[in-house]
Amino acid sequence: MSGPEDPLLITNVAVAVDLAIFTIREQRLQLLLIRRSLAPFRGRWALPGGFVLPGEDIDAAAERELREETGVQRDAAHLEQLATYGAPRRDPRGRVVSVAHLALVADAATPVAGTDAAESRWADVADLPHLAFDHDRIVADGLDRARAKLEYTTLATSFLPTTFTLAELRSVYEIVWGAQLDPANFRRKVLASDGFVVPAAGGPTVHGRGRPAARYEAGGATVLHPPLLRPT
Amino acid sequence: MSGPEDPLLITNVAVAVDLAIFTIREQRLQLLLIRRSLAPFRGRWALPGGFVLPGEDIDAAAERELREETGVQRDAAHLEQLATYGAPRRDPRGRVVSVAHLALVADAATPVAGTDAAESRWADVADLPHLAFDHDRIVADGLDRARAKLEYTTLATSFLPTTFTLAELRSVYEIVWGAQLDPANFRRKVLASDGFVVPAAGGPTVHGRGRPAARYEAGGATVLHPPLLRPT
DNA sequence: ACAAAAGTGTTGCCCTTACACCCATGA
DNA sequence: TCATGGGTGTAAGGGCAACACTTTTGT
Repeated sequence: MSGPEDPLLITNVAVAVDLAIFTIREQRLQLLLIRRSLAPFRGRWALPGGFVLPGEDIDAAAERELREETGVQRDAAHLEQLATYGAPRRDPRGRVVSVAHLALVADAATPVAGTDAAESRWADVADLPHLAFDHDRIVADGLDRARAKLEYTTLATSFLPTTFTLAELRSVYEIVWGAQLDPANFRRKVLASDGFVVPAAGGPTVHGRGRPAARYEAGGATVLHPPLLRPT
Repeated sequence: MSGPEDPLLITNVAVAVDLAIFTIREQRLQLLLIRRSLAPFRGRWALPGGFVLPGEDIDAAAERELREETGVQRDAAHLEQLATYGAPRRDPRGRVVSVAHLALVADAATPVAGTDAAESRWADVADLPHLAFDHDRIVADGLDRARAKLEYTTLATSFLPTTFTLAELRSVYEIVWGAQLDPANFRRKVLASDGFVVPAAGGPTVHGRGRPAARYEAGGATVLHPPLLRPT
């Protein structure tokens, strides 16, 4: 940036990170919420988050919060910056700029302990309460981003454990998009997408009823050319 | 955000906006640079930007900076948040978090006055100097975003005046992507994309040598389903 | 008349879609 | 052996790339 002299006297701002952490549980897309135990919006549901510590990188703060709230390591989940929200009166305490992040985690990440939050829970995105601050907007933006990125990235695998079947992968798309996909065509598309999935080393099968499915794990790729497929 | 008590005592941070402003001039993709007249990185080229004023919304600050540097109004250009950069030591003066924005403007926006910047110029993106702070990274991210968005949005029109020919529109893609496109197929794709362009009301033609081209203006759409076309 | 750019037609190929069909397992 | 889901085959249709062709202007 360029700018006038002595910036540090001009603004007194707190920088926070907020996390929209999505997972798929019980065949539904869910979002991690915490119930605020402190002053503004006390008792209301909100996104997990916290202030960036002095000397701490923003990305590191997001990673730390993710770990604190879900116990998940960075490499076991997807974490990316979403957008920054800085309307002057978005926080009644004063000027707080929030760098919102989008996280996708596997179901296993479930547990949550209450540190600064009184309580926390996974909530269906289809049935969310009205959240504190501008968190409704952040969630909406995060959802848009997640849905859009499924189209042209391998992000869907972030919702699954390290090995998975193609049916499980397909179910991620179906749940996030709310649309049915043809199993045969889905399989072909995914297998034809270079680097999307590779056969899992270990056991080739596992299972319930019907023919056992082969297990796969994420390939190296993150972006798909051309895009995989579209919802409808 | 949630978090500990009395956040405003915890961090003392300045929030800035930096702008990666792209245009197409002289058949090349160019970026607006300013030469720093003040302390850190004095004399070095950098992105235009400045601090967010107390009580000012971040988006408003970006809009103000864009106007100050190019004279362009918001509705005559594209302006969107890019990402936020907040590494602890990215600014030697202290903790400065920068919310970078991406702007695309038409050639007409050229002029620039030197207010807090000693000097400013349009530089070819293919031949940029090493910039101050982490601005090299911001420019790279902005370029990636711009190139990617041409594929599935109507953003290309932001580089052009209110009315334009399909050849001019095609040339935007060719310059930004560095690839040639078939004029016949390009025309069909664009005209088939609902809401991308509409015939311009006024004069149907204008021009140099060869058959005069019809003029169009931007339709209402911003996102294209399916994506327009890909580079190669 | 010729060059040059705008704009239209056409053809062959590939990818997708839809759905029929076979395979492997649990009960 | 039947039900259930995994996995393969295939034929029809649509979209797209490539390129030939026609139109309209300036010189």
